[in-house]
Amino acid sequence: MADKSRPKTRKDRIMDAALRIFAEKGFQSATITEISKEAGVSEATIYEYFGTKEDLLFAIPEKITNETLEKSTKVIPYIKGVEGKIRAILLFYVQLYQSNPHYSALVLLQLMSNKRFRQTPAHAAIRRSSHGLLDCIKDGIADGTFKKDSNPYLIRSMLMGTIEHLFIHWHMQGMPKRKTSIIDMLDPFIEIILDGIRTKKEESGLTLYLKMEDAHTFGKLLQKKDIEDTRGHSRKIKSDY
Amino acid sequence: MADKSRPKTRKDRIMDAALRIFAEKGFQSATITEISKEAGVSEATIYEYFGTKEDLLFAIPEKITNETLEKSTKVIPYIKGVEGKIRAILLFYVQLYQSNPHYSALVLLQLMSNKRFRQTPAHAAIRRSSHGLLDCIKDGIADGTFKKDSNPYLIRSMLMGTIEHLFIHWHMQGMPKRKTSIIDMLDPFIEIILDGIRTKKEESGLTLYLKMEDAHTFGKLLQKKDIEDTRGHSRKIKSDY
Amino acid sequence: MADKSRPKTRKDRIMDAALRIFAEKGFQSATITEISKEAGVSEATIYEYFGTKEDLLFAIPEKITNETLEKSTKVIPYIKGVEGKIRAILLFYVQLYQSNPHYSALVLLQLMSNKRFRQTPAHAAIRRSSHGLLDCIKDGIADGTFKKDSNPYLIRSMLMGTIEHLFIHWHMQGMPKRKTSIIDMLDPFIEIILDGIRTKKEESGLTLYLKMEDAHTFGKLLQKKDIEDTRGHSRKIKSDY
Amino acid sequence: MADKSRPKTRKDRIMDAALRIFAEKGFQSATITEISKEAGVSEATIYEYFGTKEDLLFAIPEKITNETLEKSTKVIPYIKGVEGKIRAILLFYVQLYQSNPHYSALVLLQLMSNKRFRQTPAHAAIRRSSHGLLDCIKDGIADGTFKKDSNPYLIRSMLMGTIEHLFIHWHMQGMPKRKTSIIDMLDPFIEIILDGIRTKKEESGLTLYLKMEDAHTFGKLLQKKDIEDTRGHSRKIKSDY
DNA sequence: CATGAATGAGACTTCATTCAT
DNA sequence: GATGAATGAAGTCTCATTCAT
Repeated sequence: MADKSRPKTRKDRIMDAALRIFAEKGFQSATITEISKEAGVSEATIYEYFGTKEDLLFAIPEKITNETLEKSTKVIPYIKGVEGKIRAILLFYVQLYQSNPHYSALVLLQLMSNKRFRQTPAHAAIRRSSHGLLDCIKDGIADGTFKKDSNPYLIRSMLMGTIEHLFIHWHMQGMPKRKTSIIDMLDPFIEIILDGIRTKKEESGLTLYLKMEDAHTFGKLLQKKDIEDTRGHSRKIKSDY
Repeated sequence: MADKSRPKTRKDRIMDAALRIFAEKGFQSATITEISKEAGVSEATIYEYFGTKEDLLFAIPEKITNETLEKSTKVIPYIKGVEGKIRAILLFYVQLYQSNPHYSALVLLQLMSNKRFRQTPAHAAIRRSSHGLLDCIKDGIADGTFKKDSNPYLIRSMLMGTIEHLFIHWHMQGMPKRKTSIIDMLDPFIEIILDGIRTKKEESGLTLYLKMEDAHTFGKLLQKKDIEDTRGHSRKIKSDY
Repeated sequence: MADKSRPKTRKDRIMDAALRIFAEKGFQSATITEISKEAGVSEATIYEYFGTKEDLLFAIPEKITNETLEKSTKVIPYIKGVEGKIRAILLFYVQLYQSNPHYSALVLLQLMSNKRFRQTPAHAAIRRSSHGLLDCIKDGIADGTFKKDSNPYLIRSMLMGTIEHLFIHWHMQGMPKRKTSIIDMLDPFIEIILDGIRTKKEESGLTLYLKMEDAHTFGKLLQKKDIEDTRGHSRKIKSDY
Repeated sequence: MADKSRPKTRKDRIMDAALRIFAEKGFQSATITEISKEAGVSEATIYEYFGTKEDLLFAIPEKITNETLEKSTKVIPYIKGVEGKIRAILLFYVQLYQSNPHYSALVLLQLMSNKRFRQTPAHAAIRRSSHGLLDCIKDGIADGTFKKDSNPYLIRSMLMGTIEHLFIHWHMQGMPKRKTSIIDMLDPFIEIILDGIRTKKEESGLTLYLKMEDAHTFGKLLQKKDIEDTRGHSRKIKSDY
């Protein structure tokens, strides 16, 4: 609980400032001058730590992605069942995007369409994570959970595309506070897609959701916000999206 | 009537050049100088027609969107059935995005994350179109085609998000030619989603899909402005996406 | 006699200013800001005409060298005799260097030691001119005017090296006005060197000098300062060099 | 006495690195950072020893010039005859320039055109050395070895200018290995010039050249610093060399 | 002594935009 | 209407130099 964060290093201050400003104004419109003022350092100091404005840009997702993936790889193996894993991975994304809006704005609005970003270690990490999701889907097809004729790449695009779309629009509308946060939409939308590719007959119901004990493990591992239950609850939602 | 392909006007040449260059290099990296060279006019001429670089940017989707929507609004009313309408709308998007890659790159990679674009007539048109899709979904819920507890906003996000995701990735990978084009994924993915929200029991089945011959007709109709019906079909697709 | 030079073009004003400032402060210490002020144009205008600070640097000797060589190639062929030609070429250099001190400072003090300058058209012109001198020397060896065992490359280095040395020191001392200008040293020093490589016995005397009529032609062709006589006259010189 | 090759002092390491880098990239393009890395010290350490980048630049020739002149002043007095002395002095230059290309590049390409260098102790030493050469020439004129009407300043410029020219070009061409090194050109070129100013009649011939054994002695003396030989030296020389 | 860390000052360069012709 | 020419404004980046430790 104690604030173990000693006075932030200059480097961290720079990255924090840069994240905020890049996210708000875009990479090109952001200026090193502004970032340096926000970080309370001189412009030259920024170049001491990051050789280039673009290096600074790419350093931000690299740091965050690494931190996040580390957690993710520790947790996912403990989740039982293909669908649970899929839910867990998507939950990771949503939580990351939601808890760090500057980061999600940066990634979804700036970096997604940056070709050089794709040659970055940060993007490699993202690809790895995305590949993990794909593997879960393939496993589900292989073990008969999902229909044999499902296209796993398409499924993945549906899952990720929906999340990205939701966040992009949330950002573009100025991140309005809503009763129904995006995280609340996660289970309904996953359920729709999985329902569409499950080998029918079996009663979907609760067993398919991330189970109680899994969720518990999940929460502990994350050592963060409690995730008591990730079971689906598609309450009626009146979204002004 | 009049020859519709007379030597392009200066204004059109400018917009064509701008579309290509904005799409390829991004708005900020593109320069008026380069556009003027590509268009074969002087830089000053661009300012004759468009007050600002950003005005030029926004003029492009406005033109294309208007042209497209005009077609769309003529066609959709003739489609029978909620699902057919949904399919038709999405098919419009996919065809537009696929047939004009510069445009889809511009919209999906540049404009999507541009806040000022949202106050633009072009974006208003896009919103209208998007609203049409939402209305179809709501109609489907109201008339019992879809489950009562479906969240229409979420459904729309799934539909649009998937399409956008597929195109964004296609662009970011350099628009590779694939055996399975995105248009081939449309039916499978729509079916998965609709299947997940349909009030079951009723045999949805094949009749609801846009059939081969219908698709053909559809294509012709788009040209012709005469539209009869658009039922679907879902071919098996092995995508290497 | 009328001043045929209309108001100098911007480009010329820039080059004039740049020559003066580069010569005085050196390339690196000179700033575009200063040049632009001196030339009475904006900095951006300089980049309109010259893509780069270095491009501007190299454009200066290119222009001057071309102008000069043009004259030179028109005159030299009319000079009779190997020694006369040698004298004429060297006279060209000395006159150019003396009449345009900024240029000689630039070439001798800045460009001489600039490796990229050697890949420049201007330097190619200089090499051509230098090669012409070498050919004269070789001709002199071939026709028996000079000793068979003379090293023409060494001779050329002696001739050019002396001139360059004289001018470099003149510049480094702040270009003092002297009773004995460098041009006055030309004949004595040429005579010393030629005397050292001539096949002896023959009375050196006047015939070896650039002859009266040659000088006349020379002068007319140059259409410049009268060069009535370039005959050697090694007056006693008390130089404080 | 003391081991003269103990691990180099920091100061020496800095100067060595600086010499190499200044010579290769030029003063302005060289950076303190690069020099500090090459020397294996921190940038701040350089400022401990040298107040300024330019101070460091000027410290290098000062050191080398002092070392060299020390040797030179020990040797020259023992050379017999004006011409021998002249040869010896020039040989000093050529050997120094050739054996330490970084130094010659620095002096000939960087410092020669640096006005502040002229107010430096190092340059004073160079002037002194140059003055010694001038005195030899004047002595030769006074004692009838050279023609009365010779201009000693011009002669000196011819001698030094040729050497400098040869080295400058050698450097600018990337210091190619040649069968005929510059040192091999020394005698021929000196002979040409001296031949041009000698009071004729006397058979010049071989005796005037620095003889084989003299050259040998010369070389040894340079290494040994102990000079026994007291072979007759010529008439009074008014040389502060 | 030695240095890691920081920065002030300024350079080059780019580009959207204007305006007289 | 079309443009060649010019530029104001700003941005990224470099580097010699300083100073507390």
